[in-house]
Amino acid sequence: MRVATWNVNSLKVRLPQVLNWLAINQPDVLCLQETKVQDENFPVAEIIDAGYQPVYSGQKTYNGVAILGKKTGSNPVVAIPDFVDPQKRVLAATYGGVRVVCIYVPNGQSVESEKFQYKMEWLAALNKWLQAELIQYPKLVLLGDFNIAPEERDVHDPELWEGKVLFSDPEREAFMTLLKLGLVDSFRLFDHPDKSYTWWDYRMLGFRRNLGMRIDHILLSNELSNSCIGCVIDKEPRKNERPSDHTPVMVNFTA
DNA sequence: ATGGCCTTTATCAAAGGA
Repeated sequence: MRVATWNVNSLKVRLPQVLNWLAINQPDVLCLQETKVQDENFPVAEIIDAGYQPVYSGQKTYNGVAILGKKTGSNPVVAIPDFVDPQKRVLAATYGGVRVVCIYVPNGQSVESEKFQYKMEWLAALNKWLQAELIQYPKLVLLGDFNIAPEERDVHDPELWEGKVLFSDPEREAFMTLLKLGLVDSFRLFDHPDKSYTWWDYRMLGFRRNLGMRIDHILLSNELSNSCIGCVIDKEPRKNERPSDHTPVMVNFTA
């Protein structure tokens, strides 16, 4: 089973690139973040024509998540239970016994901002929810835009980013706390080139100079990680005209 | 040198992203 994630930074703009990527890579499931499209405007027909069944939870201008599956997902959930949040950042559904949890973690803006407080509270609520979700679904994949670079090797310039949002100690600890639930960072199950990233700033020729960060992740429950046979970052879409600033990550497991 | 770029909207300026 191949499961992928991609922060598309506007599905309206990126739809042709998404359809092209689906045709080439044929994932069983693709999770999208920052769709920025209200549900009534979701491109359902185009996705179905491409051979995928969508579930989506969107809002205007900001945020928005979707899951595209070759088969129909069951038991969809569109929010963290018991966590009041007008922002559409979570979507979960089950595909062939595998619970897929698509997340768009708040950016946080800066460690001093109220948005950072919201980010940390959001991550705590996610953690609490996943404890229960993992009991119910031993085969679980948690993936999306985490807006956290977990280790120094995930940042092009760790000294520059030390203590900054995306790489601050509280955020990295929150990421570690997710792993302690019994989740594994699938990308690190395999060898990869140094300086492998999933996001590059549009400014400063960030992509060309590889000034990036690895902030999009696919975490697997132990039961799935045991059968994981690959995890790759696909940099190709970042070379497109009008690219998203993020690029897809895809995992492959036999369970 | 704290800008740079991209997307969106109550647009032609500002907010948010990361």
